Order: sequence, then structure tokens, then C-alpha cells
Amino acid sequence: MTARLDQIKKELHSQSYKLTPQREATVEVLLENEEDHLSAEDVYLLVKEKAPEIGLATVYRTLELLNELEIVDKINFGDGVSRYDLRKEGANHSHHHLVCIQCGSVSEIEEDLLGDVEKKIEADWTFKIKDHRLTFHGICSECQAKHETGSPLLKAAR
Amino acid sequence: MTARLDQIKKELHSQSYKLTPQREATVEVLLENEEDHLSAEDVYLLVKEKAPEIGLATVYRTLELLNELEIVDKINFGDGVSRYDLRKEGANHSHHHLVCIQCGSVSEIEEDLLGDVEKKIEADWTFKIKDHRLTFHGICSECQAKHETGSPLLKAAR
DNA sequence: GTATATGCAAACCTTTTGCACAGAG
DNA sequence: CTCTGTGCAAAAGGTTTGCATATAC
Repeated sequence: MTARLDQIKKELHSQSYKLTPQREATVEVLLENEEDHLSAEDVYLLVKEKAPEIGLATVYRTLELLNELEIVDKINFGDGVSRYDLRKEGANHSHHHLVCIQCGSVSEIEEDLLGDVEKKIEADWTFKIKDHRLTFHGICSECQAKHETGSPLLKAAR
Repeated sequence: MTARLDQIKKELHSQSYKLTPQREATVEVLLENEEDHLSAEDVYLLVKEKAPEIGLATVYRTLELLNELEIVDKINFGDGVSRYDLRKEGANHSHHHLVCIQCGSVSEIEEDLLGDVEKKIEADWTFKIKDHRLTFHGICSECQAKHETGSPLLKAAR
């Protein structure tokens, strides 16, 4: 994890961005919560524990910057908040998600399932693919087991 | 198109929703702009031409209703607005999109490309898929031809 | 006639921005 | 020392909600 942190620091440096404590704390929070899908507010609250003086605006600016550098992906599960998802080391595209419409849990799929599909699209449409977003909505195995029938709730975090 | 309109009216009726002129005008607008990806505001302006007294809140409520009935899909291309996409007659899932990061154009892919992928996921994850969202971001054929280098702009409409 | 739907305006939330000050390089 | 980055508060969207009125059935 420290290796990844150093790598990100270098990336910032190499693009002439300053390495402020706020940026460092934000990246740390993202690394410590890699499995989650934090909103800006979520990140803000977590960063505040390390750097209490930080402002929400700075968090937004930092996340925006990391998104431009393709260190995080800004994703949206349709609940009105943007969420920020750290890219896997060396990955050149966003990974996929399974969103449970009963309990709101989100699982990540690392495996790239779209290789063939992308080839077909680039050929059929003369479209040069740079990235993709793939999300499946359905019932997770836990909820299937529980036979839950509660109203669909989309909390999406975690 | 009238056939589709009637079908939607029946669907509303069968669920005991009232058939108001506002709802009818909203559905008409969606049908007349099937190729586009209208925001609530877009729909509002177009519906106003048919029913000038309509309020924006009613448009939101109607789109929300149509989304629940799975007549439209609420989609989000990451530009901060929700867009509403009419489902194809009989389709049981959202179709796919190609978003150009240069000119902002959005093309639709009718073909279902995810059949095999979904089978694999349902098997590997015991996840019961109800719907999906798939969007590719890249350079459309026109922009490739134009060799455009302008700054990326994401208008997403149309 | 009655319960649902509408219009308007205010409220809400997330995200962005302006500006004076602070601090990394 | 300079220019980028930060914090704060205000502004700016987009979307939702409360309430009195209108209307589909």
C-alpha cells in the first residue's frame, strides 16, 4: 500500500502538482477504503480524522484532480451522489460492479469481461474506445438466500 | 408509434394510474425524441409546447413514474444531469451507449452484447441480474475523421 | 364524490466558485 | 519569493416536497 502511495505521489510530482498534506491524507483514505465506493462527503469525514482543518471544497478539488490523472474513477450508481473508485495498480480502465437492488451492496469485478465486446464495437462502429462503465443491477447471493422482500433501497456505499 | 403510445396508456391504466393530459404529452415527447437522451429540463421545454401550463415538478414526477414502470431508463453520463431513455418495445433491459469524449455525441447500441457475460456472472457470483448499464467512452468515427483536438466536452444530449 | 395528480414556490443537497490567506517548491 | 493550493462562505445547479387547488375516474 505504501508503494502505491509513493507511486501516486510521484505521479502528482511529475505533473507539477504540489504535494500537500491534504492531498496526501485524501489519497491515504482512498487506499485504506479501496473496497468501498465513497462519496465526496464520505471521504471528507474520513480525511477530517487525519487532517481536521480540511475543507469539503478541497476534497472535491482533490478528487477531481485524481480523476483527471486517472487514479480514481468517478462513478454514479444513480442515487444522486458521485462516488470515487480507486483504480487498480496499472489498470487502464474502470472495473465493473454488481449492485444489489435489495440491500444496496456493491461488489467489484476485477476480471475484464469486455475484451471481445470491445473489439466488436470498435470494428462495427469505428469507435475508438478509451474507457467503459459496466454495472449490473440485481439480487446478490445473500439477499437471494434471505428471501428478502423488503422495498428496494439503494445505499450504494460499501 | 401510436401503437406504442396506446400500449403505455394501457400500462398506466392497468396499474390504476390516471391518464392525465400532462402524462400523455410527456410520453408523446419521449416517443418523438426516441433517439435523444433528454434531461428533465429538455422534456419540460418540449412538453410545454403541447401543454404550456405544465410544471417542471410534474415532469419529474411523470418521469419517475415511467422509470418505475420500466418504460424509461434513468441514465447518467456523468455530467450532473439525469437523462431519460425510452425502452424499446418489449425490451427487458437498458440498451448500451457510446459516448464521444470529444463532441459529446451519444449513439445507441440495440444489440444485446452481454448475454454470455451475464451467464458467466450469474454462475460465478450467484447474482441474479435484473438489469445492466453499459457505456463506452471514446472517440466517435466523425471525430476520428476530423482529427479534432479540441478540449473534451460532454454535452451528452442527442 | 373522492382520491389522485398538478402547479407553484420554497426547501434540499450536492457540487462549484470567488476571494483572501497560507504554504510548497 | 512566487505561484499554486486551501478554507470559508456564498452561489449555483438539479431535484424534491408541502400545500391548496383541480380533475380523472
